[in-house]
Amino acid sequence: MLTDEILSSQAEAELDRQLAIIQRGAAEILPMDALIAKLRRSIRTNTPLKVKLGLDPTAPDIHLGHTVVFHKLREFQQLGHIVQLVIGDFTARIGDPTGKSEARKPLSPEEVKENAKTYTDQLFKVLDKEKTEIYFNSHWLSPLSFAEVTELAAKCTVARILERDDFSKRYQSGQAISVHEFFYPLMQGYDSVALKTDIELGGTDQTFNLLMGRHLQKEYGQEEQVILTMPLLEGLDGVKKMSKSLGNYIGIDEPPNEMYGKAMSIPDSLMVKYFELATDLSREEVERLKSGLADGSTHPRDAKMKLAYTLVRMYHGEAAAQTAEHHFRTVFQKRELPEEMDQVTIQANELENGRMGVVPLLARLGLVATNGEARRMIRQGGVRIDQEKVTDVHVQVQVKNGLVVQVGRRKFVRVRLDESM
RNA sequence: GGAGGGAUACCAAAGUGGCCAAAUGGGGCGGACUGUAAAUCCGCUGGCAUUCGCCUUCGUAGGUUCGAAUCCUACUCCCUCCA
Repeated sequence: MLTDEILSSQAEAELDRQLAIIQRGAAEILPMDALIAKLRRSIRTNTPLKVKLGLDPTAPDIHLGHTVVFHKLREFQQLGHIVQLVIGDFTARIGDPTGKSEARKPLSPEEVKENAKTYTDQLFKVLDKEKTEIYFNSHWLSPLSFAEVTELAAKCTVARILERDDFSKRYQSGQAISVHEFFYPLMQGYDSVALKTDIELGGTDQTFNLLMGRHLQKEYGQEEQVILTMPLLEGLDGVKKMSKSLGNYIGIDEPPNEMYGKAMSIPDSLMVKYFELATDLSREEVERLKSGLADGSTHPRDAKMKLAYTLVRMYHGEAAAQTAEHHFRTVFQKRELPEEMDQVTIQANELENGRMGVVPLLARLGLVATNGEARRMIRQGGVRIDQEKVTDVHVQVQVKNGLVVQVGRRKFVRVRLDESM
């Protein structure tokens, strides 16, 4: 089907250029020669390749882990190719077999739309809108009849499905697998058939599903897609993959200070990976940082601050990045008070002779969840009022306007005293 | 349809009549240190009162007992094997 074509030397140079960019950072490309053939044809006929990515609309908040793949998509766009975003509104109804998550509640069409909107809004912070096509897979999946589904299912054996890591592990460890979960990869693969996809991207955990797309395309008499997987980005804990449910993520919609701080909390060992996979820095810049870290000429802290800065800049702009960096220096390095902090208003009549016990005060300001926690924080030396450490649980605090109450290193509140009552 | 195993705090996992608000690990939080919210170390981690104490919690609902996470009954959910 795909034959080697003879290209002009100019076109060959273009091929090499594209290949180099595409391969950079990728975990796996299967099969390589098919990619070369597709690219070659694309260049010769001046036809962009269709590069697909499937999205799950149940969790509309994008985090840095997702962006790894987006950056790669962006590169494809820069090379002139077209991105097919498939919103898995139908697959979402079935539920993702990747977790042992309980059956999902079906999303209403409105919710799906809503989520998809949020999703794409965030996405276009990275992707080029002009070169992106958006699809909903219910479009072709929901009209399928049982007969057609049966035909689809017949194209794949159980043994093949059970090869999938996830399934085989669960099967062996005696965890439940429902029959419908087998359909998940089939549906995702069918998306590629419906869209005649050339290349499908995903994280390495998606390898099986991506390969299914190849398999099905062949079964349906189409040219098979090439699959390209990207490494999974570990989360803040440095071990498990970044995910919302694990809470170890940096969301791209997070406020600048949060984002900066979270970036600073990743283990040093992960810095380079973050630079490579999650930032828009050039390869040369990353290399420079890398060697700087290796020979000790770059301080790990400074490198990490650069990382934090870059991330905030990418999603919030230069000004926000500067502010966040300043905030970080002030609060965490100098241990001074931040310029801006939350304000809580207290009515004068809540006080007795203008005073209030520390414990109820902390609770009232929302700095702790319970009185017990307040006492604990005080005992552990984590409470400061106007910079002064509080050591006695029984202290009555003279509450005045502008009083700054701090719990731990990161929680600050400024009191506003309302004396009108 | 039959046989068996299980459900414990945010998660994982001990506990099988009083010494259990419940071991341990992870997570989270606080502190020390530092180069950062890295690493390391120490501590805390149901609620109320902090003084003895009181209240709620071990799938759900009842029961036995002076006393139950632990025993009994019913129910719900999950898993395994056999047919």
